[in-house]
Amino acid sequence: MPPSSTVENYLKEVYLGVGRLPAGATLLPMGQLASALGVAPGTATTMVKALAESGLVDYEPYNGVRLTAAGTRLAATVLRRHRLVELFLVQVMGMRWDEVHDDAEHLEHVVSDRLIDRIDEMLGHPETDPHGDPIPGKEGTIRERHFETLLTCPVGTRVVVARVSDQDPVFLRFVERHGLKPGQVVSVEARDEVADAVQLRGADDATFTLGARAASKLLVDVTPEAAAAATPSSARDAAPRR
Amino acid sequence: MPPSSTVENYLKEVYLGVGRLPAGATLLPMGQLASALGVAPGTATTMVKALAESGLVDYEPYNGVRLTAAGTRLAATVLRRHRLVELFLVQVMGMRWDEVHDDAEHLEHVVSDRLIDRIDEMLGHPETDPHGDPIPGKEGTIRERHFETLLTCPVGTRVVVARVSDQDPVFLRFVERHGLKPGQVVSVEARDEVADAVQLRGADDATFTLGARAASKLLVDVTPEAAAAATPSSARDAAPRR
DNA sequence: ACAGTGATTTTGACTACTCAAAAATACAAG
DNA sequence: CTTGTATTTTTGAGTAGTCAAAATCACTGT
Repeated sequence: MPPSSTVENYLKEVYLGVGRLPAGATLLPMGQLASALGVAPGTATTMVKALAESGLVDYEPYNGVRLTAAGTRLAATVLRRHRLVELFLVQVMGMRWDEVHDDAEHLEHVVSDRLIDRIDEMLGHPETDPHGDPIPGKEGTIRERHFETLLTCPVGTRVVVARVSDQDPVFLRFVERHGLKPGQVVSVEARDEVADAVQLRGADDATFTLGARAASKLLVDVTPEAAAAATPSSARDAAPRR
Repeated sequence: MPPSSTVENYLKEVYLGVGRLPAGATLLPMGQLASALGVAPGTATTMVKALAESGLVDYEPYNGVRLTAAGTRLAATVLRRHRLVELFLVQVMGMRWDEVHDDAEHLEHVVSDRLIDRIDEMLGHPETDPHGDPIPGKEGTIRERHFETLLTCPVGTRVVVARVSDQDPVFLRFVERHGLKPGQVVSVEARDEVADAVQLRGADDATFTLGARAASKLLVDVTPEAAAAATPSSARDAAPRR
């Protein structure tokens, strides 16, 4: 009895949701889970109780959910399939990075271990997908690095985009137009708390402004090594780092 | 409301089942449908009534099912996805032809039109899959050629294997070992009605015997053009014809 | 013409997942 | 404390698909 697509989606969304929680918190509120999954709140409650019964999540009524070790392992394999598929669709099938999410969303539940291993091998055991999200290892190990965002990183430094945490095609195309794909370099010129905006200078030396919401979706690497390693001059079509 | 995987499977199986019917018959008995799908007979009845309600099949109680025009179109797109995926897994992913069926069985329900078109293009709009089964066109057109089998073709002629109608990996590997993949040439030396067997000579000049059941699964092209076009001498790893 | 056999349909029930709406709970603010 | 609000849980119900077993039908052979 392999886990159903539904179960896989719940676990994946709990994992992702917990990751988005404010520092310190570890329990994902049911409401957030329900809306991430696009189901009614009551539905999530029912399902989560069942998942808790199977030992995949810890559930504290009125407080929220969190994955158990077993649940984390399963969520990781789903994420691994999803992200390998996304990268495969971009690198091998030549699809654009903004159009692969929906396909991956479906394929993640049906690709066999054999096929996913072939894909992994064909891509050279990549570490991140086209959005910079880390690809979990074969045995369910996830190495999440901590990144600043364009909203929190020091002003005046050159940083390397590491990860774009939004799958909306419109946003992704915007990011691409401004040279903000993972691996690309950008300078933070100024930040205006009141205006809720960040002033940036791209690799092409043009400056532009991002609102706080958008800026917070761009995770960046502020270490000097990253800046040094990054495509130095005209970095227009940066690929995710290996 | 796109058709569910279940509906797609029923339609696909009705199409394939009707194709296996003895000459003249056009209605697939419920029992055959049920066992092809691995469900209880009553389940098939219930489902088929619903499909009839949606105008996808014609259902004659106690006689059987047949696809309507709409049902045929849908079955064709499922078959198209299945067969393109199978060929893709062999040609691009380097999987063996005997191990792609199960993956294709799942993938056929989730690959998007965009992705399947990319696959089709990448493969150069192929006409047949690795087993020689025809790949329906984008608009649901299926051009089924009629073939003899090793059980019905004239004795003493060189024929070209066109299609292998069994997905069992064990059988497929057997077929491969004896040089009977689609595109490969074989000579029918003799046929013994009583012993229920066929004597064959492969491209490597070795002779071997096939039982009637196995022989009837190998569809062959008996036209002289086919024999002429086929890989002339050492045809060991024949690919399906384009 | 009719009993027997095998295929088919019907029936009743079950699982997995879902929703809407009512009830319960937590919590912040007075 | 107590009240108001937002969140969560409970309840009752519905859909899609499934099964086992009983009832029904079709057809063969006598």
